[in-house]
Amino acid sequence: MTVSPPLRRHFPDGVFSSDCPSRVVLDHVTSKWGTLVILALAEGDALRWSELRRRAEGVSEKMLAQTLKMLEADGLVHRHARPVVPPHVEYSLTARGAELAERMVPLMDWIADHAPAILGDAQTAATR
Amino acid sequence: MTVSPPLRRHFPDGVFSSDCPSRVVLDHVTSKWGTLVILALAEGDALRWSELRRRAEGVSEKMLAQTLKMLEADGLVHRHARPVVPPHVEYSLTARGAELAERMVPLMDWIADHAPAILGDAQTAATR
DNA sequence: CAGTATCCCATATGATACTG
DNA sequence: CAGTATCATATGGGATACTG
Repeated sequence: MTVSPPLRRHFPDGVFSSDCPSRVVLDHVTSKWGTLVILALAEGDALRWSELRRRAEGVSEKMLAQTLKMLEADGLVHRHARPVVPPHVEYSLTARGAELAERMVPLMDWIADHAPAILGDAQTAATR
Repeated sequence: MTVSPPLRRHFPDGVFSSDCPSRVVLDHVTSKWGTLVILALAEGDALRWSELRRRAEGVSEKMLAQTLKMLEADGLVHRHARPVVPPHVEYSLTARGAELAERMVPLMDWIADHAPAILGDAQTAATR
């Protein structure tokens, strides 16, 4: 069996391997709009297409569709279409998606907290 | 002060705004190689350029340089160059970078654990 | 060793128009 | 409303060669 260093195991190294499945999922999850969609749905409420479009400000229809399909194929997002006219479609996180979101929210919170300082630094550094 | 709904506050909404600083930082941090570099350094040891290249398997010199500069400008990664010949340069996380990494490791762990199942689903779904 | 400089391309992303 | 279809573009990203 492969033994890992005690205090800094973290990753079985596969993560860093270019053909590791994690890479694919990582790319999906950290894709520009994937992150935003998951985070938007992490609030708990199901959201409609048009709500998601507004929520993830700047997303194009094409990218939203693409992102949603990807996340749905990954089993992270559930699409619920009610057969009415006009169409009413709701998106929500699956159980698996919710698990993932649990890990993404702290990250996003931290980023939101520190982003101003981080970008401020750059300006400061550039100016002096 | 702004009052948020009790159980699902999460984001001051700014995160979803297209001109929010968080967007920029989010893009840096979740960039294809940014994530991998931060995770590699999260193990604790300072790494040299060549070690990082091997660690983030598949990264080109161009992208490694670009990613490193970006993370350095963000104050997440520290570059320590020892004035010897041949050059010896080490990269490590700053305190701020370590804080961020703390939030990224659980996410990556989860992804590493579930990636096979996630991608397996897609196959299963496609085949049946 | 640790990069920088170039050239080049795939594709991620965007804008617009159209439809069940 | 909730998409799909198309066309156009920017740029993320890669390969290669070169340098202090």
